[in-house]
Amino acid sequence: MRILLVEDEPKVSSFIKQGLEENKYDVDIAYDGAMGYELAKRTDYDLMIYDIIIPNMNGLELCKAVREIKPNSPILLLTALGTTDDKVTGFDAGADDYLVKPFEFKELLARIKALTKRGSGIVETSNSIKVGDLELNLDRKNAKRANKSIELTAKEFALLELLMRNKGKVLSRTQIAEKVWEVNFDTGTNVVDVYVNFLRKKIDKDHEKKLIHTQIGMGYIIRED
Amino acid sequence: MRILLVEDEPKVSSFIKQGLEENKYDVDIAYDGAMGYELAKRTDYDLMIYDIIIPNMNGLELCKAVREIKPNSPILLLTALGTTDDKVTGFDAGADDYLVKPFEFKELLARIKALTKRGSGIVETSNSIKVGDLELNLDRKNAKRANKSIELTAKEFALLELLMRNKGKVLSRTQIAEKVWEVNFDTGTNVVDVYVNFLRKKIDKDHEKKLIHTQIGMGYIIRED
DNA sequence: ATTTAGATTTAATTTGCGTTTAATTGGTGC
DNA sequence: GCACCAATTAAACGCAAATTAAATCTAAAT
Repeated sequence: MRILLVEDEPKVSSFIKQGLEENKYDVDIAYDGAMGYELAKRTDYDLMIYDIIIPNMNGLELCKAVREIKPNSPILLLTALGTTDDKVTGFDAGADDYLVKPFEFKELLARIKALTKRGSGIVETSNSIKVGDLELNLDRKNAKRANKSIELTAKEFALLELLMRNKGKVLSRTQIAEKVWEVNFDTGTNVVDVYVNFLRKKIDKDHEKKLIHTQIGMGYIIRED
Repeated sequence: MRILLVEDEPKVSSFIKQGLEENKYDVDIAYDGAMGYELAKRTDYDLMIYDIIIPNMNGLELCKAVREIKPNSPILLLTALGTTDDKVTGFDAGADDYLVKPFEFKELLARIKALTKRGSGIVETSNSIKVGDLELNLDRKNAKRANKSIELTAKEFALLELLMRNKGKVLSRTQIAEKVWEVNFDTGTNVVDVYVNFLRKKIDKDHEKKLIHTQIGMGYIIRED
């Protein structure tokens, strides 16, 4: 878990860096806004912490600038400016959280945890798609449910990928057949049904909450609930 | 953008509700933890705000419980308990943000925006048709009335879709039969009547305001009022 | 080339739900 | 009361989907 800290006062920055490292975070420090921007551009940080009052581009400008190029990395503003208007300005600049100095370190830690758990947990990370506790690994071409890995054949994978990329949408047999089997589906085949059945055996069978649902007369859908 | 507010003091809750509604949020209120849990289970809120000190399961327990079933909905704790330890406890319970009373409303608004921008950027805009408080989800192929979801069969869906796409227009049985059943409707069948009845049972039965109306001698129409 | 295991497809059977028909009840205007 | 039209109910039917097994295809190993 990699964090960028932009803070010009050495005392403060080394204090925070040390505290974070004790909690297993990797910390990079920038001493002004320009340097912060360079580092943010180069690396995908899991979280960034900006002081507002720093040399060469203040924290708010930095925040706006980084938002342009990294719209998804959480940013926490950490500053002595504590009025409500200051906070609102900070959030308007694109920050995800705002903490006023002085603060207790454990509050910073708690907020960092809250900010980072989300970012990683969302639908699609670089190479996998998630639906509920089901995760499809696009690199390894396999799946995981409840942390147990599931091997898939080529067709099973293609079908599951299609369903998951369209989670929450009903797909007709025709749509599925065209994408996965590349056929014009005049044929009275039932491959789709059979493969949905294969997937259900591997994915839903051992679980209370089913993910694959059939919409009779319409098609199939994958969704949690 | 739909928000759940769990707060037992009527003064506070109505104040917040009003403020949020002025900013175009839809707000549901629960007056204790148990009710909050029920609502959270039923609906996918874009954000939930819990007071901690509430009857029947406090905000922290509620937070943990809801996290189990809705791992992705942002939760903001809003409370008078302002020590750092209180905050840490709140975050540990799974909250995404923690705001101490008294607060200025614009700070609450700013934090709400920060919490929801993330989720909403990715959530695919499901295309739907609305008539009054009835919403037809064209992706999931189901409907929602007063935020309660309604499952439909293929023919029911096709019929409702036709009616809703032509809201405010009377459609004759012949027109309906041709579009939904693709028949030349010489036959003395009454399928249309029967299916309109099915729809009424699912959609209008539990509601004071009926949406489906009969124009005797002409056909059916869907409209609010 | 042959074998073999696994993947894919076809085919057949069963099941239950969705659809349709048909008959009855209810309501309104003449 | 009668005629007409709509609402409602229940029962019969038909079909869609689930499931299983068997047949066919594919690709890797020898």
